[in-house]
Amino acid sequence: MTGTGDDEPQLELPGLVRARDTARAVRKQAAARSKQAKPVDPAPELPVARVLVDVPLAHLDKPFDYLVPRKLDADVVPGSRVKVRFAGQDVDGFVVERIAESDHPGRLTPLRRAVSAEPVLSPEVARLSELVAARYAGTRSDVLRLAVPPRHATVEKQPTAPTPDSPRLDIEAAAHAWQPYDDATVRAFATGGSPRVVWSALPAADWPALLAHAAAATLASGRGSLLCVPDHRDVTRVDEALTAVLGAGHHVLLTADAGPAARYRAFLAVSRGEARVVVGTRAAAFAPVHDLGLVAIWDDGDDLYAEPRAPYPHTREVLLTRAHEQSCAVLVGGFARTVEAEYLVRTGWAAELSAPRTTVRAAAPQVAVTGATDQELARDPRARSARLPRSAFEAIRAGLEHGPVLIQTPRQGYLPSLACDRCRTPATCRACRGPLHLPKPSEPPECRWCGTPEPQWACGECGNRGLRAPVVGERRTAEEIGRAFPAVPVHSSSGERVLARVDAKPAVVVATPGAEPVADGGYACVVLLDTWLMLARPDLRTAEESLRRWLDAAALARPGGRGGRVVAVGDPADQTLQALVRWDPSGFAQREMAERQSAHLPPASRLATLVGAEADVQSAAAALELPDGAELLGPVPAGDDGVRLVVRVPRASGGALSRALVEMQGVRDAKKLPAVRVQVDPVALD
DNA sequence: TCAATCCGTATC
DNA sequence: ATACGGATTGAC
Repeated sequence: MTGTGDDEPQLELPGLVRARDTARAVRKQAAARSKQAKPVDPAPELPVARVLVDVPLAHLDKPFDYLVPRKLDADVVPGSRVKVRFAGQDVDGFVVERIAESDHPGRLTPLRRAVSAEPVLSPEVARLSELVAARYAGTRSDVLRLAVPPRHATVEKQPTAPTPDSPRLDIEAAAHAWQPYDDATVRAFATGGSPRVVWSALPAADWPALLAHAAAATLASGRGSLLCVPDHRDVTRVDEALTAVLGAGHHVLLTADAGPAARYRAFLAVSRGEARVVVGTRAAAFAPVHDLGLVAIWDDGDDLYAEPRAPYPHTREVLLTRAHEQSCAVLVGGFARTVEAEYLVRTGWAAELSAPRTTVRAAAPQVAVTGATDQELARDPRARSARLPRSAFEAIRAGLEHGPVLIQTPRQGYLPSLACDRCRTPATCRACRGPLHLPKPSEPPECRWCGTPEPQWACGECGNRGLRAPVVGERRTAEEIGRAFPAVPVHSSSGERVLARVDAKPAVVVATPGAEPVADGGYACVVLLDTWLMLARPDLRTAEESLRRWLDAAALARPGGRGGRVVAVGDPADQTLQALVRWDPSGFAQREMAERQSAHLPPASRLATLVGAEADVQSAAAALELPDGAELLGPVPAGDDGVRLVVRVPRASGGALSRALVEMQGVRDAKKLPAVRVQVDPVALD
């Protein structure tokens, strides 16, 4: 009974007791009671559980020991979810280990609850989370949120799926599919080898089928595979290819947009070892595939691989970390080549897997660059309204006689807001090279980044003083092309409405980069519009990214021998467009790599950004124990977030930089200082 | 001299 | 978030 302890509140005048005081008193009593609680009966064997608690504070990112009550003994297995009392709160945690004795000097608190006995955090993924957190200067709890999907109790209780018939494992079919490159690699997968390759896919290659064959070969050696692709459409394509190669039911899809139940069901199938082949988007990089033999990533330059949640890990880096740790095979593939992939080749960490030059030439479409000169536009007013030079217009018309034509047009958001109305050079700020825009129609243009007004703007290229907003947008382009070719259907694919594929009938398909549908039998013609605008994007990797988008679109064309043509509207002298014409992603990546090296940019150097209020960023930077050779750039205004400071170190000091950042974050978290957002190797700097 | 309060630190 | 320990303050 509580009668004797309750008399105090009744003696107080009700109005004099503040609610907060009462609540505090109640909590104190509860705390006192829990302290006196009789000691729990511990599990007879290994009575201590090491638990990673779900607290996003850097200085608490280590396992804490709890006593396992005898009642929970069976459920508290390594990798299982538990609830624990931590610093006066109930928090979630993962058991990483059961041990006999703790080295904690104080008394251990008992586990509060075992959520379930399902070991959702495998030792490999626990280790991976630790390495990824260290690499990105984040916490394990943040990484674990990305790695382990939320539990769905109903799904967890459902019986496991019946194992289907044995998968088809046709190594000769796999070797044949990979023959144009070098079938030794795929044969090595099949015999338990772990080659690491950077694979340049041939133009028009059926890459989903090649990934499926690679997974089949790996499965033949008794090992599982993890295939990461940029988006859901690609998951669907690889899904179909895997079904065709292995038969149904031998692989699962892991995508974030599948819904909680489906996502957890697929995760459990992997975690329980029922599914050995996984295809998915960036969330799948952490999938606990049993006996992992191969990690693969397709088109690793796609910005969808940059995780938007802390600590912002990149899918490629997660997979490479995993491959390094688990000694499995690696396939980094694409039509384009990122400088990061090139770096793997240059350092000898991975081998290059490409087809001979003659095979590339035979598979590639015929590529031409055509500039929309003023004379040309003056001769042909229709071309002006459609931003199409005569030759591009003719290529479309010719292509439409043989099949579908793809027109790639940059997305609105990727474009500078204003450009010279004579030579189309984007208008940039003299102070910081940011893009100019018109804040209000009546006011002079100003910089979108630093706000400097430019009332006296003159084009840096041609001296012209007229500005215009570029006519862009895929919807608008579709209308224009539709008027020019009234006899053929015009499809549009972008943003919310993305088409997966189109048939072989003549049609115009207008798409934004990354949203291009696959055409049955390939496009007769692919037109790349506004290449100068894409190249004008203010970004670290503008040229690399532009070439990637053009190669990805151009790879959907038929080979030149079957009439496939690509027309890029732009400056024929441009280096990036020339790499497209030569279909030379690796040569381009080599030059990019050299430039990054001399400019001290990733991957030759490692960068980190600190974003927050100016005073906080300054104090955080001052607290950093930076390795030798570190440089601080900035701070510069970073929009509503405050300021951004860039820290740059030689690549060899990357580990030291991450450790310094972790240490600094730990001290700041412990002192409850305002948060400073830390990003290691951000994909973009704005 | 002791209790009430503040502040920094650990959180198992 | 909360709880604890040690330092600091203030009333007797």
